[in-house]
Amino acid sequence: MSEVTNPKRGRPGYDQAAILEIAVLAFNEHGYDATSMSKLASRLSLSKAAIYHHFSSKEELLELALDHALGGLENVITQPGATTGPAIDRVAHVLRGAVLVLAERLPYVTLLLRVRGNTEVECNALERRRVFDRFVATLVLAARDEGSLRADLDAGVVTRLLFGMVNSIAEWYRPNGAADAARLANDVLTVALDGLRFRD
Amino acid sequence: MSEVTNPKRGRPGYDQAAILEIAVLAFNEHGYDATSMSKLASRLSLSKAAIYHHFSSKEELLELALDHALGGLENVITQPGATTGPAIDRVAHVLRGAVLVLAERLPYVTLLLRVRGNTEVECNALERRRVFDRFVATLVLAARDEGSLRADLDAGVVTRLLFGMVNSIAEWYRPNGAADAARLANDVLTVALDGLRFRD
DNA sequence: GTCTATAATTAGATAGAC
DNA sequence: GTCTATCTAATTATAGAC
Repeated sequence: MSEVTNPKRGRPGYDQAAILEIAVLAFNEHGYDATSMSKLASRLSLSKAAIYHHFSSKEELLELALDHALGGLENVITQPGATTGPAIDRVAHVLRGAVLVLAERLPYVTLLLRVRGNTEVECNALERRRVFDRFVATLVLAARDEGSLRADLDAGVVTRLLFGMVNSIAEWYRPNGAADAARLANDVLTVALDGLRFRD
Repeated sequence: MSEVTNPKRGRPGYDQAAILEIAVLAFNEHGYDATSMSKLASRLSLSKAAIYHHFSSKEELLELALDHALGGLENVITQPGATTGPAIDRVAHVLRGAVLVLAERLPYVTLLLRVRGNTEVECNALERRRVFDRFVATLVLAARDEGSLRADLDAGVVTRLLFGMVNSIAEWYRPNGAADAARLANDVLTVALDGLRFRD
């Protein structure tokens, strides 16, 4: 991926993606605002000026990182599984897809989930997240109307609790292969749809 | 509560709690690091120096806020409902209590949930959170052993998903009376224990 | 592609008057 | 309890050499 782990015949420098990867890890560890360009440069064993050769500003690092996370999520809701078939299956597809994207692009999605809307870049990212959220809210309503989901709870609350459960995975999940993420996605669907109570 | 909303015969100033309340709101809106003492002073219509009369440092504001959130949560797990009776009831008690504390001390708990462990103050808060988390994890295991909760899922994953659902409430809930919070707590327990699937 | 040096601004915090 | 003025250190970002 990066020229550091896969160097092209001794060329020493970082490319954009390699710097971004390390920057995102640092942002998640200490917070975006608490991670100064100096600290980032130390972590890369580079000077600050070298980073500015690859990115025009600190905020551009954030923008590209958020775009990578959002691209993954938006991809989930444009797949056929999210737009065709019974609503309950579409809900399951999107929940599963969100967990898998979260696991695959963990640091990027983690960063996205912590954005508060301080700047224009952050506001744009939040708006793209809201489009995703609204899509899922609509699916939940449809699954309720078709009789697949219980109707005695507020659909908005239900949707938010579902997202809360999925998004919170970013706080503790550490990747361990694709099979691991697939099992986690199944567990989420089991808890969400069937609950934790023992049934014989 | 504060001398601003309930002034003592025209004394104009803020007291510690009144400043803290507004500071916590600002920290949640823009992030702790992104909220400078200058911005905070503007928001209070005070000078920076006036804030330093009430608090010795920016971090002391954070420390007192986190302590208020943690005190509420720790209170939940020392109540009789959390330590006596069937494990499934104790799990329900703690989940319900966590939701109610979150609703009642919303800005303080919101701030707590965003702490990453950058400083000693943050690390201490995280450690107190972990004590709470471990208590709940133990309860979930006990409820499983007594046959109340399903045993086909990893108990650690289940506990984290439960917390994820509860904690995510801070991202969207806006208080509307105690009855509102009690209903929300019931909804959380319904989803967590019985799931969303329609059952006739 | 990376460096050193530095500009311009802002941060947290303090001194001392009222 | 609050103010103005100020300190020092750290911040983002740029200039120009190699």
